[in-house]
Amino acid sequence: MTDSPKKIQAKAKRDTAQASLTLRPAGLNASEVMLFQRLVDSIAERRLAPGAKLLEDELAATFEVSRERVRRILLVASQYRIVKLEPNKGASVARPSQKDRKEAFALRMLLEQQVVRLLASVPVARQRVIVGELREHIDEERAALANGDRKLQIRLSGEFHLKMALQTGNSLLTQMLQEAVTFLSLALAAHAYHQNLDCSIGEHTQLLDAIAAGDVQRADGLLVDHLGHLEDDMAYNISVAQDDEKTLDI
Amino acid sequence: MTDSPKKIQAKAKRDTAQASLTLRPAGLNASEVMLFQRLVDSIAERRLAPGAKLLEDELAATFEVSRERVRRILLVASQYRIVKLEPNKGASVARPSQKDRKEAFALRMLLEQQVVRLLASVPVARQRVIVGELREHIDEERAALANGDRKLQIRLSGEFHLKMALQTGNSLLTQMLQEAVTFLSLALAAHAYHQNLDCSIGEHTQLLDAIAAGDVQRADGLLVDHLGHLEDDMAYNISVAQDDEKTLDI
DNA sequence: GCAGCTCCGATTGTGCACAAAATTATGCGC
DNA sequence: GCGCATAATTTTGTGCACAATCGGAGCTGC
Repeated sequence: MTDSPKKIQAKAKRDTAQASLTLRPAGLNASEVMLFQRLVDSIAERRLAPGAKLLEDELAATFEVSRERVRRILLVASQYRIVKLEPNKGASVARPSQKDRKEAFALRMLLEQQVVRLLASVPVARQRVIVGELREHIDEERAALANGDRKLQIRLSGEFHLKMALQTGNSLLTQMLQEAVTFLSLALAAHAYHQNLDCSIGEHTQLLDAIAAGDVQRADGLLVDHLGHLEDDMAYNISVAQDDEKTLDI
Repeated sequence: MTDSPKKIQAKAKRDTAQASLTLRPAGLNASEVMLFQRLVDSIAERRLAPGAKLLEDELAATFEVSRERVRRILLVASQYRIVKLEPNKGASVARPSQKDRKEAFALRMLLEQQVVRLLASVPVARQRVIVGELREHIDEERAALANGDRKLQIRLSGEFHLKMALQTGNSLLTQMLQEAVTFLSLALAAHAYHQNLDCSIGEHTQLLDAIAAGDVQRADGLLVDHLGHLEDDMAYNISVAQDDEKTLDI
């Protein structure tokens, strides 16, 4: 017995929504996209440390695909600033400089402020739906906290921001934010685990309240604070580590 | 007789600055980057129309490179949304939808507002240098107008915005703007020639004046107007043409 | 006449073999 | 033991041949 068309469609929609929360480069076929995401995950979760050499044969062996496919994926990943590709020297996991980190953070802030502004000024009827869905997400976050599932908590905490962007209906904006967030996860990963996740839930809730009230100013302020906390954590953790590269300030 | 080290360094710096005004994807070697830019130019100048099929063999022949190299370039171009790459169906010049156009425009506006804000709040000493360089650029624009060199005029008019971004010293912001502008040039190209370039010079001057005066509010307003003119021209020209795709307004 | 089927040419996808380059290892003179 | 040239090995780059796939032309039967 097969699923009804309606059921299948619903599943497809769910899959799409799920998929939008991860980087999804064009020009790759389905299986290549999966491999790409595995690579990105490996980097984001620091199984592959910044600066690590990425040998084509090695990756081909572990992923069980041909070297050509690995090369394609590395090329795409280099466009997202996740891996550094040097001619005749091969690929390595990118090591974002302090300047890169700051710039990525500033970009994320800029994009998210726009997201919040857009959501706060959406017609009330539609806004109610949006806010409802986002509150459900926060419920999930709360459940993860209650269950002590820290890993899930971290993922949900990040996805909240992407879900907000999705709700604006602006796919370009969403994708840019996705890129910035992914790049930042590379720049932070090891440190991000220190962030205070409990307070994250509270801040998400407050932010939604401000949006629902149409209070752009307050929402903006809350967002700046919320992301600011992240940046502070980062700055602290970075200063503990050694400085990798000299930053070329213009 | 060879050049002095200082001279060489100066040249290198000039080249870099020049290069930053065009899309410069990572992960490609020097010759591939040149081919990539030729492709982008061909598309931006509408020698290759939106929707045009890009046969690998054909491109390989005209560019006099192997098919493999063409494939790499097409893959990279697809990341920048310039070409559409469909599995087993090959590449074609992207045909941005109305929604794509709007989103790209909104993104460009957001990024440039940030640029202007940053420039307006830079320390005066440094700001004087920046404004000076940008005024020189406007002089070039004026010269092109006087000479009746419309093509140069168009190029300079666009480059003014990228030079502003460069002066912020934020390379990520600059690159994002570069991407947005390139994508928009694909979305507009044929129509952009209609834009009023004389008034462009005046608007650039006013914008600089406001920045030099540190008047963020005024600079922002001028920018919105300036880019708004572009969008209006676009919207008008688009409405004359037939609608290509259905736009999925959420 | 046309719906559907099959076959054929054109085009893209993929693995492989070899070339080029870089990195590491080796040996030699001092 | 050290610096340096050189050989050996590893790793990346590239072209090519063939496989898979697509689109359309032409045929067949109703």
